[in-house]
Amino acid sequence: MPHDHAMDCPGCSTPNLAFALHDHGHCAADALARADALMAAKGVRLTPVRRRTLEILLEAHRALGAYDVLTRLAAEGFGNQPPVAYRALDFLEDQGLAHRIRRLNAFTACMHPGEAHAPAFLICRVCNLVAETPVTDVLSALEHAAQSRGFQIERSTIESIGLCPTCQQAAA
Amino acid sequence: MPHDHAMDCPGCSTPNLAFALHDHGHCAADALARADALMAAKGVRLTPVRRRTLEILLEAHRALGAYDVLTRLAAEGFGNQPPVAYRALDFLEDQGLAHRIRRLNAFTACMHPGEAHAPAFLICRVCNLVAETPVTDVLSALEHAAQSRGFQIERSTIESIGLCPTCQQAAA
DNA sequence: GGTATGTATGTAATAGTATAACATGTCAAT
DNA sequence: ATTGACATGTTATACTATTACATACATACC
Repeated sequence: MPHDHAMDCPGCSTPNLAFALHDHGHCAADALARADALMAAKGVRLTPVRRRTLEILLEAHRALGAYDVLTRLAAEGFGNQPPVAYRALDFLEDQGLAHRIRRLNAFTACMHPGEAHAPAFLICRVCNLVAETPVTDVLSALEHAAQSRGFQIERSTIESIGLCPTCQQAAA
Repeated sequence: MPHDHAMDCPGCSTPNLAFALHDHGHCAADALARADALMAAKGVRLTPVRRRTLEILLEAHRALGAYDVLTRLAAEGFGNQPPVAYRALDFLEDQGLAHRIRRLNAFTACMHPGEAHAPAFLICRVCNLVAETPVTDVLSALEHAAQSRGFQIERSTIESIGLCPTCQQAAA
């Protein structure tokens, strides 16, 4: 069943389709399978809580707060204290399987796991939907600016707030 | 008295000198005078709390949490409840006199007030010092990426974590 | 001067986000 | 089986931020 969501789906035949209607029922399953493979290759353990946390993010179609995730985990028999969610989310972020959206104090599944990528997030201030977009050139420009000051970048956060296409039309 | 700090000083003869030693005793005074002028020109009121808040940020030489600012304000007879600090800080941010560093949940005085600028922040993960660096080209690349997806950017947050020159040497 | 209006400040109460510290359990290698 | 490393569970608490409401101040107008 097609529906509106804010992220393109890894493995979908129509990538980069953020802010558009399309069917992605199989995306979550694909992404999980990919995550399994990636973690196995790294020799890192995608345990039940971690895997389920990723699945929750994939199913959400939007950024979720740590406590949202925690509620779902607790309902399924996992621990119900904050560290349970934060640890799983931190793990996923470290492994490049999820991203933290600082502006929203929220987390979202990574749409390009495994690829070396520098994610930027486009956040609609009206509907709160989040799109991950690749920005390699942005990163290289940033890298250049940092080097000229002798700063060594390890990781960057790029988040833009504004209006998604749908909400632009609604506003017009 | 020269000392180490993480921000270049508006009005200084040696701009862009983040992560370097230099004298900037007069910078805060200059910045305040500039803020007065800018706000007067806009017909906006830089009230005592707001002005003092800016001054506190300017004097700090580093990013301060809202509660750090609040403590200082309260010690000087201003209100001692969170909204006092948050309101002043939000005002300063709206007016382009200060920036919020989301990664640190902290605020810092803007080093280029009045100029149309797109700030990026370089945050040292060891000493926590923050440098504001201009990145116009980064912004245009980001703008381009957003446009291709029909997203209309209103404001962007760009923060990089890594090592400042001093801490790179210490690590080596 | 007095008064109306918008804006700014003060305060109380509470909501939301995140971490430290420690105990228990699980897995794999020896 | 024992060890050691890693993962999870739980308690408690720290930190960050907002809502709601009352009061005070400034400006413009009469």
